[in-house]
Amino acid sequence: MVAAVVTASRALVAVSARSLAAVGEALTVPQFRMLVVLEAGGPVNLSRLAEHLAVNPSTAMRMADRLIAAGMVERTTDPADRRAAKLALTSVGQRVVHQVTRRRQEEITRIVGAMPAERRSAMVEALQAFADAAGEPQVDPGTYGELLLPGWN
Amino acid sequence: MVAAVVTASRALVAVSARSLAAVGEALTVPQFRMLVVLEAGGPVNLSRLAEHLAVNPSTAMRMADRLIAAGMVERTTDPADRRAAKLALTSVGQRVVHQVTRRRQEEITRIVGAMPAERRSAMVEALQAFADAAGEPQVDPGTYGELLLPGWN
DNA sequence: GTCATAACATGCATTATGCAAAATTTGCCT
DNA sequence: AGGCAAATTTTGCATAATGCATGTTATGAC
Repeated sequence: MVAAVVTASRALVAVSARSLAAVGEALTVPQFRMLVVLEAGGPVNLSRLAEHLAVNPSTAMRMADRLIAAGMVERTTDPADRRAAKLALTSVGQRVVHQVTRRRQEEITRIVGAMPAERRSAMVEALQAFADAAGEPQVDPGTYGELLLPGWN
Repeated sequence: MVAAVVTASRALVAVSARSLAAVGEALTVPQFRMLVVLEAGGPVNLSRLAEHLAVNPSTAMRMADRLIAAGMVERTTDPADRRAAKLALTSVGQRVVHQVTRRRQEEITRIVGAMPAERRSAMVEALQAFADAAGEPQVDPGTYGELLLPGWN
């Protein structure tokens, strides 16, 4: 049982890593996580972004700096509160997220297509039961697609 | 389908992270991976260890240095080939691996116990079908228990 | 108007990671 | 025996992620 879950997990992680490497941009997994959160949540300030990523604000700060230097994120000062910075994706960042997401969906679809069809619905139900038993909140497949623990990315 | 697999993956990753944090020693995930490989494979030289971990030899080198400093790994020179270093777990390292592994097994067992019993065998079969379709080799639950991709740890 | 608080920014430290180059040892070939 | 290529480890240099502690600036309350 444990081995089955661990093996399946490894397969999925490998898919994510490949879909990230397939994009021309040199992106690390934490950087992609930040882009995904920004795409899902729109412009946010640094503190909330750090909370979503479950990292220290200073970590999010410098990750954002690098993504800004790479042209994928932009920072503007919130006029209503000039302490706060608004972080948002640029069009380049949006394109990158869409490319990686599409690539991953394609690969997972290919893998699922190689599975016996009668196993597919059983897998979904079994995995949902497992996640429920673990108390894990469900994710939205199109937006949050990464494992969201720092130190694991 | 994708969401189900991703969510289940996250749950398992969270289990691993908690079981690692529960041990008194301050261990990172890559460090634990190295300990696990050493426990499974016995004394190995640096190059083979780096291959197993899929990291650069220099990375494995310095990780080993830290684990040696922490008293969990020991390095001896291979008498048959004095270029090569033999890396092995100390008794402390073995104890740590066993503690973390046992803790994780306990937590997964608890989660599985909270699942409806009729779902369990279906989950194993479905996950194995998924991993087979992805071409992922099966893992041994008692030894290799981590996701084995660098950059993900 | 001053002061506590919030939010960001920066300094410092550690770990993980890879590439490139150096140093040592082995093994082979002449 | 001598030399040279290859293997193996080690070190130098660089970057990314991470956290804690500290400073800096802006807000809001009194």
